[in-house]
Amino acid sequence: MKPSGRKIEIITTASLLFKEKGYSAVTMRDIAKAMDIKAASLYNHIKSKQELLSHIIISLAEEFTTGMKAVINSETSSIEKLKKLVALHVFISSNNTQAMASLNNDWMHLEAQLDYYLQLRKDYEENLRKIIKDGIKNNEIIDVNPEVVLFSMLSTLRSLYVWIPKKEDLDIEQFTQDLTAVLLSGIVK
Amino acid sequence: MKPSGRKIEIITTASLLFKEKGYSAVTMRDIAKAMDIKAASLYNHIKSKQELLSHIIISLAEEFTTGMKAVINSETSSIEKLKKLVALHVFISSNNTQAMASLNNDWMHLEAQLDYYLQLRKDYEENLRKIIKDGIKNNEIIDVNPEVVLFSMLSTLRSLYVWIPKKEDLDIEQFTQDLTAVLLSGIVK
DNA sequence: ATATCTAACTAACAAGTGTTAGTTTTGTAA
DNA sequence: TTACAAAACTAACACTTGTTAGTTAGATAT
Repeated sequence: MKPSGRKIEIITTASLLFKEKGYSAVTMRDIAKAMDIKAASLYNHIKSKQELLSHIIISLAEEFTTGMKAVINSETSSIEKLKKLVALHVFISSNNTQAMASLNNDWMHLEAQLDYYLQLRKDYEENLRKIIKDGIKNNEIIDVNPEVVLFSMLSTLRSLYVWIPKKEDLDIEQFTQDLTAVLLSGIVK
Repeated sequence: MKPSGRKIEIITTASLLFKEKGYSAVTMRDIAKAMDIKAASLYNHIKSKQELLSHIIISLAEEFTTGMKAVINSETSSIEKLKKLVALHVFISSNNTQAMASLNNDWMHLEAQLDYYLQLRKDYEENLRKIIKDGIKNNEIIDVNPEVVLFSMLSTLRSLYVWIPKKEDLDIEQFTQDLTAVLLSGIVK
């Protein structure tokens, strides 16, 4: 069920504020003030503050899950899969820079949906881990601790939302290419 | 001025809770309860909640600044400097996993010290940027957008605090080696 | 014009917030 | 044992929090 109209505006405003100060530090009055209305008016459109966080995080997490499924089902090499994942992260992150902040920093404040989120996250990591391990077996990837590769890649991909908006007029295409090169081929000449 | 005795215990407890829920979601009563005392008792030792955050973040940021200065003043190649920085981050992060969380996620809640923190952070990034640019000029590093290299390295190094404690009986020495290899030489065979 | 719907409003609530003041307990040294 | 400092306590404060109840203004449809 897609929320529509005013509700979307509230969610958008909330994401923006959540990114700047974090979920807990943002009050309903903050959100209302940013929209030039009173806090109580928000409740004509939403159920609770918690619902805002849930919607922001879960819909984004599901987008990643969908993307991962597509990558896994694509019949290509491990390296090619990793390249697709880099592109996936750049794409989603550049289109959801605010929501990505909540996904990364405020997930622990989920209540009813916390377990579901953790499951999605665990599955995502497990899938990426398998791609990396397969790559090592296939001799596509150097024989280093797969956990280190997993950690390094995910850390960078998860931070994209911070950097992308800082670079004005960023050429997404070029950026994806450069990032892929750095992540996969390293930087040493 | 190093705080001593009970104050250190409070700071330690606070870091732990700040890591789990973030600064704003942790109350003075939470901290007190974790120490089996009442919230008011905390004020025999500290000035304010804000002081806790300041101390945690600033002392850590200054540690990074000191480390960076040492690296810059060491007369070695750019690649060697990057290797030293990886080791620096692993070292500091593994010894301050809780405080690192505040440094990364709660710095925006600094008040009086916010500008000072931002300056330290900016200087640190600027120094790392220069090392990378020099490496490209020297032909030690491939000719790719230095911003991408900077972003990728820093993202990984800043996330160390999350991963290090998740791996029990982690061989720090080996981990540093593996991470350096992945970050600098890439993963493609 | 009347009714309906949407979305704003005012007012208030119970609970929780950081912090202060003043007091009592506890451990140590004289 | 007495004196003193450290560190706990109780009680309370002023303010902020998310949220509810009930009401009103403005647009649209009959």
